[in-house]
Amino acid sequence: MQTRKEQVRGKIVSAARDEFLDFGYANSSMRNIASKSDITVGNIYSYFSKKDDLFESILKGTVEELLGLLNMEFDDSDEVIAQESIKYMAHSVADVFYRNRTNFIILMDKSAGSKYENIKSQLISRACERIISDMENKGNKKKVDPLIAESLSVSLIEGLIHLFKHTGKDKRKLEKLVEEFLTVVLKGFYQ
Amino acid sequence: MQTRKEQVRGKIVSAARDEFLDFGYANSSMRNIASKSDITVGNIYSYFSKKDDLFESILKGTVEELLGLLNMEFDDSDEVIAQESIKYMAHSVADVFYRNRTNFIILMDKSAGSKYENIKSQLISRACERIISDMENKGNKKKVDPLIAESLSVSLIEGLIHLFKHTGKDKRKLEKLVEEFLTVVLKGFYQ
Amino acid sequence: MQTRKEQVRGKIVSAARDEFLDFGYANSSMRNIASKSDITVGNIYSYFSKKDDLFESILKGTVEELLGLLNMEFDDSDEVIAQESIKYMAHSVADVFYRNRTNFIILMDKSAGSKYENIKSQLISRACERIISDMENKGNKKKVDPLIAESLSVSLIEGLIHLFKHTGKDKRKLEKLVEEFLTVVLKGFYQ
Amino acid sequence: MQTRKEQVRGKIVSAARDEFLDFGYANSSMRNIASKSDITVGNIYSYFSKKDDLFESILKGTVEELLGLLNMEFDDSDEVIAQESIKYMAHSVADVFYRNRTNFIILMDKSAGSKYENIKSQLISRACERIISDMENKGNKKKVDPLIAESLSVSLIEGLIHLFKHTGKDKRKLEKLVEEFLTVVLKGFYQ
DNA sequence: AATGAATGAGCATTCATTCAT
DNA sequence: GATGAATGAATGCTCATTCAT
Repeated sequence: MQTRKEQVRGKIVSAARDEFLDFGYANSSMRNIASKSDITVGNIYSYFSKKDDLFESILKGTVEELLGLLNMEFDDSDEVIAQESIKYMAHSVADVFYRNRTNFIILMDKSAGSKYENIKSQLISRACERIISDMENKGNKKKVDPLIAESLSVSLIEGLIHLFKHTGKDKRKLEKLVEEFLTVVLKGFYQ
Repeated sequence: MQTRKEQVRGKIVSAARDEFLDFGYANSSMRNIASKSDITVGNIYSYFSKKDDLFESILKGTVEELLGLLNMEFDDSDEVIAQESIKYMAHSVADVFYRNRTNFIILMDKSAGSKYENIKSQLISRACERIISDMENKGNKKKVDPLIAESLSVSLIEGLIHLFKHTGKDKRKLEKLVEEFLTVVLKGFYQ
Repeated sequence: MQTRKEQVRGKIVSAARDEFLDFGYANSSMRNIASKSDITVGNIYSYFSKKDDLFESILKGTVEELLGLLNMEFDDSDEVIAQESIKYMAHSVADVFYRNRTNFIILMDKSAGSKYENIKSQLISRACERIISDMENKGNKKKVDPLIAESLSVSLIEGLIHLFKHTGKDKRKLEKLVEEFLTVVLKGFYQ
Repeated sequence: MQTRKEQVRGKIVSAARDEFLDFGYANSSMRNIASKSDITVGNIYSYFSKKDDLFESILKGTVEELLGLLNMEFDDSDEVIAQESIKYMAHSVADVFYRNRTNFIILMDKSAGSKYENIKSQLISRACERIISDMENKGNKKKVDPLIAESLSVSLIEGLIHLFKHTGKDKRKLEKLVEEFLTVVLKGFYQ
């Protein structure tokens, strides 16, 4: 059974999510969220102490999952088929995404001005580290230019995000597309 | 010879470019632009009718070049080595970028809230069309999923933008890096 | 035996006293008082009808004692050694203070914005009346300027308050210091 | 000739002074100041960057004069008739007051919450130092209890402030009253 | 053309008080 | 009696835009 409090909280969160998704954190307005949710401005503040806190409350779980991913240990054993680790990472991200659709999009594209505005760069940095170490393990003679590695990471992550944003709720399909996307992209990286 | 009017306009434009680059369109302030350029707020409005108009005036040229690129006819003759056309497009974009460094970055990453906030998507759409038609010309039996094609375009464009943003003014180096980046990325696409 | 009601009332009053002492009437917040006392905001309002009423309830006793002092008849008989009456008054104030430490300080220095914000002036006025009548009884030829008399009262009262505020709970010491302070101050007045 | 700007600034300052005097810094409202002065809120902010800045702008001069007084070197030569130095200090304060009537009152009694809220204590501390050193120079056998010295300083300063607050614009009269007040008060201190 | 004061709506946040539960 | 969510007005402050000079 849902208490009244949970209902109201839910209405606020849902209106806020819409607002953040539409305008981004910085340009979202508490007044707007209030009127979208039919909750008075003052009352929102009895659920969330600041705009910042509202944002954080909505995204905290998703952020934690993502940070978990970033800190995950990968197995660099010499037998590894290089691209596997990135593939694995991408699938993990896909999984986080699948369970946090809107939140994920807000985090990636609408968090400017908030405390989470650097999450995407962190994701990209992590992907970059993997790409560099994988390429070196692969026994590449010449070092990869770090800027190239970075750009490839951006490619990878931004491509995935786009894929996520435009896939429906069909998990099978999402997985198939991610696989397909990665096959194409990683072929270039590691061949 | 430069008229007074042109001088003033130039100072405004240059200050505004800095401001837009630093804070993005939405969070840039006319007051700031005024004080950076030593032109009074009121006077800025006798050169540009709105913040939006100032933004447009600065970026119009670059936008036109980019839209030109987008509308360019490519030669789809059957002999073409497929990826050449995208490679060519990327080089064209690199060229626009090289001659419009700051404007390009503003357009791609700092235009949220302005009338040009969709330029990047247009670029991506166009790249997507090319990818699809190239792949089909290549005689691929099975159709490419359009969403995959889109994501690949995003990859391509975002990766390139990152590369642009972090390269200095050395044109040779820029060209070399773009080549290298494209080689890696397109290998996967067309192999 | 203390009823539940009295217990709750007591907790509110005690928390409120702290809050008023720390921030003054105007800047004290009912929310703060509620959380300090572990009584809900709403419930405070079922004991006290308004912030003002809470303030009044806490300070009423002290105020009455003080007003009692103010209305006290002094014996102006011609034999009186003039300064004795003020000395007596000061000791009475000291006594009220000793039994109402915190309340007294709140009344004197933290009541701005409340209905009691004028208590200090009343105290001062009363001291002033005494000073004037004492001086006249003393057979001074020339009348004392009323403004001088007022300022001397302010001196007297403010000095005492400062003394009170910075003396601990040692009654002996308090009395000694009040005596000492009065000796110095009244010497000038009546010599 | 007074420019328009000066006029408006004057209107703001004058309304603000009234507001600060009536409600104190913390409880004064920019909206109130705006409507009292018939200047829109936004426009006030084109003259003064913050409430704090408005307050400071109004009081700066007076504060500087007072701080000057506080840092003044006094001549402690052995021939000095002890009380002269305090007398001198009081006259200096009276002079500052005479030229800064309302500002002085605001500083002393209405500055809670502002950056100047400690000015009165500084004045009192300074007076206290003088009293202690004067009394010691006087060859008093037993040390003065510092709390007594402090309370006497409070007496002195608060009494003076009251005198100032209630004297009109007649400088002669003010001087005469200050003299008279000091004679009475200091007689006790130094006799 | 140039100035920058003026406007008015908007922003996040706080608070005494009320009231349905 | 007790709860704490709900209200609505208030707070300091910002900003694109206008307009008298």
